[in-house]
Amino acid sequence: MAALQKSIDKRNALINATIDLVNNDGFHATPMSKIAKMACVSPATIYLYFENKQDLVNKTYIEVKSNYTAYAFATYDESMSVEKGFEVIWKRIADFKLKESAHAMFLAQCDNTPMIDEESRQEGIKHLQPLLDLWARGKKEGIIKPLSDYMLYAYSINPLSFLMITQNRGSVKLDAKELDQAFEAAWSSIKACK
Amino acid sequence: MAALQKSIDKRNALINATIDLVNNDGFHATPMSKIAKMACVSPATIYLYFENKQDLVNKTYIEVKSNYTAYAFATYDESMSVEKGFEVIWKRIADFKLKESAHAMFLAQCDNTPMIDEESRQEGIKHLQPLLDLWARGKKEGIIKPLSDYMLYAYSINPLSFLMITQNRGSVKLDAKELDQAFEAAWSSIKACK
DNA sequence: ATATAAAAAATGAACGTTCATTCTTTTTTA
DNA sequence: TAAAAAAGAATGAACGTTCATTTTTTATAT
Repeated sequence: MAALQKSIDKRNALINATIDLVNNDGFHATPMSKIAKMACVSPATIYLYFENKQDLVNKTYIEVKSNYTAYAFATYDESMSVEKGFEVIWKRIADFKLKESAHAMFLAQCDNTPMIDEESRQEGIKHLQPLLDLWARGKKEGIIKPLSDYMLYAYSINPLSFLMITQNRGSVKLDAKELDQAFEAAWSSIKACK
Repeated sequence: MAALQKSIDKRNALINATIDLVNNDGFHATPMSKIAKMACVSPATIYLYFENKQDLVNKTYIEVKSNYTAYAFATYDESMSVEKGFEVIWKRIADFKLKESAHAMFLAQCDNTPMIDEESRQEGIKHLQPLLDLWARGKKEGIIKPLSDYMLYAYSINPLSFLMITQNRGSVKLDAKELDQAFEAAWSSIKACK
């Protein structure tokens, strides 16, 4: 196996161990020694890949966030209509939260605690830009209500959190019909026309 | 001053310091010594009021949650119509999140991390029962869509998180008109009749 | 291809610090 | 003056990070 690939594998193992352990125990209750053990490396080896523990968790956040948004926008195209574009993105996000609930849960923890550096937090937000652009277009075309991005996000995307987290951090099952209902609710709460 | 009152004050100081410090630094990055200092007591004194650090944060959670729900249901009465009841509760929750954003932020952190014991988490959920009861009544009367409580919560209450937290944990301003818009969106996404 | 040496990667043990909790003593209350 | 409350110093364990050493890889020469 190429040495480069081996490095990548090791880095990935560290990232995955971090997600797993932080999800279960939280950032500060997850020792570097435990991350190392789960990734099958020595604690010292972590410091060849990351500057320190904070850097490890920042990088993990950026990586998960970037996978998340790549997934969300994979089938979206700027040439689509606003409505179609929103539907495509919304359903991909729903899909991600259902299938990659551990990753979604990790992001939720990062977004609701002081565990991530402000800089990484800001960088994470940038990844949602295509959605904000779509909304800007929708508002200009009069298709989307003239609300702030905060409110649009809160009413159409935030509710998707029920797919993987509720108050008790448990997951929930959902059939295709219910998902469609949820999408209709999301769309009708942000579309302009009554 | 009565000794009892002094005890209560000291306990409250500890609870408030915990909320403040955990909001800023996170649970595990908040040492007992710092909590003690902020509450103007000795570290050892904390152990006269709470069993240990976990107990302190569990009790703080229950206390904040219970203040939150007491506020949410204060003007609600089971004799109200479903629609009126929901409006009253929704607006009180909005009010709480705007005015007591530090408390709301603390609850969000607790609800999205493993920092609270499962037992306390379950107890916290119980406090929302009046809302679940209202929904059950609404569903029976055909006024509320026959969705799971998860989805009803996700589409009507969750979005209120935008009042105090967005992805960057910053707060956001909102005028009365926008709040009414938000309520209409919340209600229309859960009410049964089209 | 093989042997060899230099460089890079990886390791486990060790270090210094921090922290939750306890212990002993002092202060306050009844 | 006895009991309860509070204090600050002490304790021992756990942790992030570094260090000295070993192992693996890469490059070069035969």
